[in-house]
Amino acid sequence: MSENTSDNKKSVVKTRNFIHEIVEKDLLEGKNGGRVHTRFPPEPNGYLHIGHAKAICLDFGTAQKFGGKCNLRFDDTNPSKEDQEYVDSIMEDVRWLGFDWEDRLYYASDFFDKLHEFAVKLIKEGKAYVDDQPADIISQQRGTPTKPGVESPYRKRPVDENLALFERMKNGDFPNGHCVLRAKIDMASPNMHLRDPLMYRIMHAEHHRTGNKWCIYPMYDFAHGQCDYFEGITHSLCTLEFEIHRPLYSWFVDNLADSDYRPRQIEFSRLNLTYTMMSKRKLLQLVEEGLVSGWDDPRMPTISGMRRRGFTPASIRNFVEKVGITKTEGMVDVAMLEHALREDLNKNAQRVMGVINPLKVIITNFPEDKVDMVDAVNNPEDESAGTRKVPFTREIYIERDDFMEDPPKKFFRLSPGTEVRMRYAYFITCNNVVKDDEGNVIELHCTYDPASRGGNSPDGRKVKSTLHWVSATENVEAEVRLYDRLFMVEDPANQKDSDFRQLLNPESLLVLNKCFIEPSVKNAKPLDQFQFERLGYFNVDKDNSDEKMVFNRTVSLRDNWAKQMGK
RNA sequence: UGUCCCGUGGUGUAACUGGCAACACGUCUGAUUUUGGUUCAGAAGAGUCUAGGUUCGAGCCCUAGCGGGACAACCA
Repeated sequence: MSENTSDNKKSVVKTRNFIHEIVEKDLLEGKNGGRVHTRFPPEPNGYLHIGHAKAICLDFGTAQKFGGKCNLRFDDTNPSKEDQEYVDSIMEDVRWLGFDWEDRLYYASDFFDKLHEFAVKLIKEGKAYVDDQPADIISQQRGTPTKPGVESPYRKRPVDENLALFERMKNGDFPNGHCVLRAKIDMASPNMHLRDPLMYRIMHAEHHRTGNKWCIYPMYDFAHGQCDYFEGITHSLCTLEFEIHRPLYSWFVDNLADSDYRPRQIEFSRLNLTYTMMSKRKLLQLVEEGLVSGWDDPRMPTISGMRRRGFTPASIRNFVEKVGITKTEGMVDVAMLEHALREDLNKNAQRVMGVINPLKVIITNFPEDKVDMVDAVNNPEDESAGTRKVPFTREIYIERDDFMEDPPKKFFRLSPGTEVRMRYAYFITCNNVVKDDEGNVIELHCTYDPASRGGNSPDGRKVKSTLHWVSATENVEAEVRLYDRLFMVEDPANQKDSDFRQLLNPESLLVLNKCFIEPSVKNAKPLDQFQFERLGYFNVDKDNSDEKMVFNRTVSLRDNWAKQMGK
């Protein structure tokens, strides 16, 4: 397991982190019979986001790295918040990211019977009791982090009475909140989670899997570690906020275990991304208040949103790999994510020409009805992608940004009197600028050099730039959606004094119509990806139809010119 | 006034368990280029939160501070 050498490039997980070191050590010491078994345990109460992707890659990746297994387990102990819709989306997202739980799909609810049995065992051992006090009293008695709690008057309730009461709780004899089952640990512990934590609460609610079988449901702490144990998990990886739960996790498991085997909880820091909000609650709010179009709005940091936006599974996996796993809480620059995205797309995206902000150009010396099919390379990074034909005609569109009537010195593109190359087609020279009554440029009259077909002049003449273009008569008209960061501030989650809704970027979505794309994209299907040359990476949105093509800009190309202009 | 965790260039990580801090992103040069993309070459930028200590030698070990975070849901 120590062959993490450079020739091990096939391995999905190339890097090593502190968790891998722990696993290696456990293996070396012969723990758990040399098994490595992890799990990804989402609660089905929302859609997965990029932060979950980090956990998924770690959980599945660690198992893969050590030849172990990883389960998918839905942590469905709170029927009031959970839903089948979320279960379905989570499974789709995990698969899409490239991971497979094979036949190991579990639900915490699969273990409700065993959990109940275990609770009864604890009661019999005098380690759990039924508390009749209302929530606010129990909360009050718990003390504060700096002040010890006081014991419940019901703490010394006899075993038989506890057993009978718990049975009645289970049978539905009591209304919600009437009483709870608590573990008897230590009300004076400096760790609040050990101050007689709740194990079960009464909740008359229909569960998405167990229906109405239960009206008591286990709390997270009374379910998670035990489920790990039942499934044979060896390394239970979770985020930092559960660190303080670990002693409780161990307490329950130690009371349950009948062998040397123990699942072990290890915590790592969650992912924070600049200009991004990762809280499930807030994401739900964005969806419910219609601030975005849905969980899969391309501006959302959800896996489904990113998928729709055009992210690839590999780009997300690579990003997670680059970010690493530690216990330090930081904030990763989205630029890192975008880099991983561009890196993958550059290698794989089909190139195509599209003009999203058109300016008409008439090639005055080009034959009226001629459709000149020129050869274009599909992907300069991948020769096997081949070439295609693109129609060049007398009237074409170029990008408005590619023309300036009165350009600054470093502007290489088209301006009156200059010659530029139309990619894969001809050199053209701008002779005349046509304006409307208000002085807006509406059309350019140019001439082309017939000898420059393909993009080179036989006399070896050079031009300073190459422009993309689309025939004004042979094209596909499309709607193009441009996206920008959803939030205007780097750390929207930490703007304590302002409502996060006020931090939303009003220009996060810009819809452009009358965009023209070369005809080759006509039969593209939702999710198909392209690079619109010189503009960025785009994919076909699910709103696409035969009547109207719809593209999303996944991410722009890096643009040094725009950067210079910005200064 | 508690317990636990964290503290390395702007950002994210690394440093073979003590040997004069490396990689990626970002930034800035320059070269190449039928994408102002890609690629390539190079540069700037930290002396590792602070102060002591151990040691021939400390980012790594010890002590004390400082700073940040988590914990008081019948949420997970």
